Amino acid sequence: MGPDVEYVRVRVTADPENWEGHGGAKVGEELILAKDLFKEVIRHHCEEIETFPGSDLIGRSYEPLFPDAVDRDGSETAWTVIGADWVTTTDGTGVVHTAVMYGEDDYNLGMEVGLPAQHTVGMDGAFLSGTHPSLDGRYVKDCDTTVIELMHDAGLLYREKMYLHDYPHCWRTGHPLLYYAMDSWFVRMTAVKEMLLEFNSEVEWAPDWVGEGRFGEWLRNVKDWAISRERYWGTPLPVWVCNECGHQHCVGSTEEMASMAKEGSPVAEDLHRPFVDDTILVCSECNGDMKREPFVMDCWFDSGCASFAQWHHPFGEEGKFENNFPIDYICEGVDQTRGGFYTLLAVSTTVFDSICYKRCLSLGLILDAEGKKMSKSKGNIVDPWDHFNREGADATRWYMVTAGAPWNPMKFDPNGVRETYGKMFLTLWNVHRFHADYAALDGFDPATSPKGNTTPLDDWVLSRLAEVVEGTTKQFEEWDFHKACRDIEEFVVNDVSNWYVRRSRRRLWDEADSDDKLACQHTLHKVLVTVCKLMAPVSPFMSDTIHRNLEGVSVHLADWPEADEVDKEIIETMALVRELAETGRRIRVDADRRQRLPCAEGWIVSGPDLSAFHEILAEELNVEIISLEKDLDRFQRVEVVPNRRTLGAKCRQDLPAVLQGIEDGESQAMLASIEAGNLVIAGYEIGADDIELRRVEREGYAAQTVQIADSSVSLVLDMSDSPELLSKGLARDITRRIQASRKDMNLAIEDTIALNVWMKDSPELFTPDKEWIISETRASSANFNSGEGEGDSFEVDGATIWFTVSRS
RNA sequence: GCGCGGGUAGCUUAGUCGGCUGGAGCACCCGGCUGAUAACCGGGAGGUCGCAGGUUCGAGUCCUGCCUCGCGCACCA
Repeated sequence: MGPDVEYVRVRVTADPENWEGHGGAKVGEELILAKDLFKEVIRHHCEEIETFPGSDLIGRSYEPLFPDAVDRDGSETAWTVIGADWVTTTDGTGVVHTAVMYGEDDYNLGMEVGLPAQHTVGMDGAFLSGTHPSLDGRYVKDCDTTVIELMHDAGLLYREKMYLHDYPHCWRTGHPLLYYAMDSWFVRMTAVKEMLLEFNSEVEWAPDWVGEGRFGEWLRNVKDWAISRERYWGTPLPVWVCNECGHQHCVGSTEEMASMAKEGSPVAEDLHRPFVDDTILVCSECNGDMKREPFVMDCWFDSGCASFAQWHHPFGEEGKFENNFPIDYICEGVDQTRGGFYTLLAVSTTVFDSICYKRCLSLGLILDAEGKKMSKSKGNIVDPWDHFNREGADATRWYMVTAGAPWNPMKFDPNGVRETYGKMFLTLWNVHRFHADYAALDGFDPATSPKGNTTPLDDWVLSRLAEVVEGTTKQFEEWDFHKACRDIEEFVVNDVSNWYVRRSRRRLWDEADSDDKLACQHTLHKVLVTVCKLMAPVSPFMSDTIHRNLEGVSVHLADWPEADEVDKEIIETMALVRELAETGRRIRVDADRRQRLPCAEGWIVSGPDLSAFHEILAEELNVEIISLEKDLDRFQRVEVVPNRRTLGAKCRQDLPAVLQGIEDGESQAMLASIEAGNLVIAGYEIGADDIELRRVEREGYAAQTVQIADSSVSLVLDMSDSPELLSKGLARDITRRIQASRKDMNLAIEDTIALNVWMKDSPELFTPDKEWIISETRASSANFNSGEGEGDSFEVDGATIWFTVSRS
């Protein structure tokens, strides 16, 4: 009973209105239970006799329910009321019948107060004979009804009630389990608790809260380690016990075992069971025969020994252990708190007085796409081989690293692997192929080819590379693998492939050797080699293949890259250039001017010096020339627009007339009048509050402004047309269509074609633009005709174009 | 029951010391570009930042409670 729980003694005064199941009570009978549970339990009409704390009854004796089940065995406390502070009044009666051998609390209590420690159930789960004639030999879980009936018949049962509660089951078979007190060997871990805590504080944990929180909590509550197991397979417990005097000896080596062996006894060569069990030792105390304890050791003990066992220490491993202890880094799932993390520390603490790992990364679990734990029996597992075979191990690994922080649980999304494969790995491979194909064609050798002179584009990508090396190295060191890899991916896809390579294609197409081409090849070579080094720890296969192709040796033998100096200015400048290139496309969409139709001029208004990239920008924007202009007013004018809210209140039904007046008025003149305070439209005085100002492009221009750090830069495009521009635009469109045809026909880049073009209602196509088409499309012959033609056709700006392409 | 960590668009996620209109990718819709690769660019649609309170001039962010998911621990008489 709970010593501090309030109990009540009641007397039954009348029968209940209804009753279900076994049990019962007669009028006049007395019952004792926790006062809080009276309403829950009692169905009879009762009168309260007295209330008292549980401590009042401690020591009082009672008649056992099954008198023959357990021997008193001299116990003073058997069948007396005992106090226990874990007794609750949340369910039941507040009175607990303890079963010493079948629960940890019960066992501890029984040992504390001296209850007989006798089994009533065998290892087979059946009642031992002598428990009760109706129960003996029967599996305990089958006896619930019998027990209830026996107690009912003896008049010892008040009520029966079904209720749900948790119960342990075998995780594999689902069969119910019994708690069962049995002999075990323990390692007294509680004796080294302070050491465990001290050593743990020397370990660098990622994330730190697992070390301090979850694992620290586990250590603060450390229990003695039940190390023996009743299994056949496993590391035999090296303890022998004397049959005569009970002396116990733990053998420390094979030599010691051999030296203690009884004459004539086999000495096990193979230390596994069953051979080792045959070895009989001589007792050092009484010369009696000693037999090995039948247990093997918890297999987690073997895991905990990894720090030295992997080197076969202490058996002449020539310093391998000393050189690798404690190890720099281990990494396991967070569910290994009591497994790997703990047993490694437990063994090294008790055996070596030391930590055995300096850093520990606790990984989040991998869950299925719905966030449930993967389980073979539930069938929600992902077979990694599906992805290895489809997207490759590299993409699978890269996806898993970039999907989130390593310590967070991860919802594995097969789609994400696909995405990583397409985006990162195909892109990287294509960049490599692009470089390698031309390098091979040109006989490029990174070691001997002249360096060439780098362009600002090269300088930019090398600076970005340096920035990525510096940043990701730091992130790797600080456990932020996911951030590092996301940055590498961003660099490869966005900077290298989508900008550097795209902007460099024409440099490598040049068939003649050139300084510029060499600079580009050296740059690409360095970028690829360095990227391979950065990603090698995460995706070891493609990085190694590319590295071997480029450098002839494995990336895994290379040193980690050192960051070159970062030119922040060029990085910022290029960011602006790219922003402006995108802005140009936005302007064209808004102004409804197709991308292929060139503009005569583009102006950059204010902002930093971008002259190094004017050529790139001109191509991206498809403008003939980039110019600088200080005065935005050259392209924009201020326009007065009405403030309908104030004007509506003022003019009411005359508003349309006023709006019309404002629309018809000249903005500059109206502004001047407002300033002078004398603008009157349709009889109403118009003040500054009645209008708003809007900047609009002057006729023939389109502009947009981008914000950078502390200022703004505007881009203005000339929207005017000319015969020359229309001709160039037409040439672009024709070329584009022919190139698509070439691709559809699977022509190789060096193949030549015979070309025929017919143009109807088109602007004039000037000779230089015809020549440009011929050269771009590798036409060995070309005819440009007027009027309707044959073959494929398309329309552009009101013109209709036909063309035929054939291999020549 | 106790402890640790999550919950942000249909999905995966970023979000710094509390501070501008909560960013991005996938998928979707519209448009563009491409000898440019499962690529790229512009635009659109899509948000109760798990719920409820509180602190604050201001909360996705800090505090409290609750719901929910994952893990660990304990209990299951």
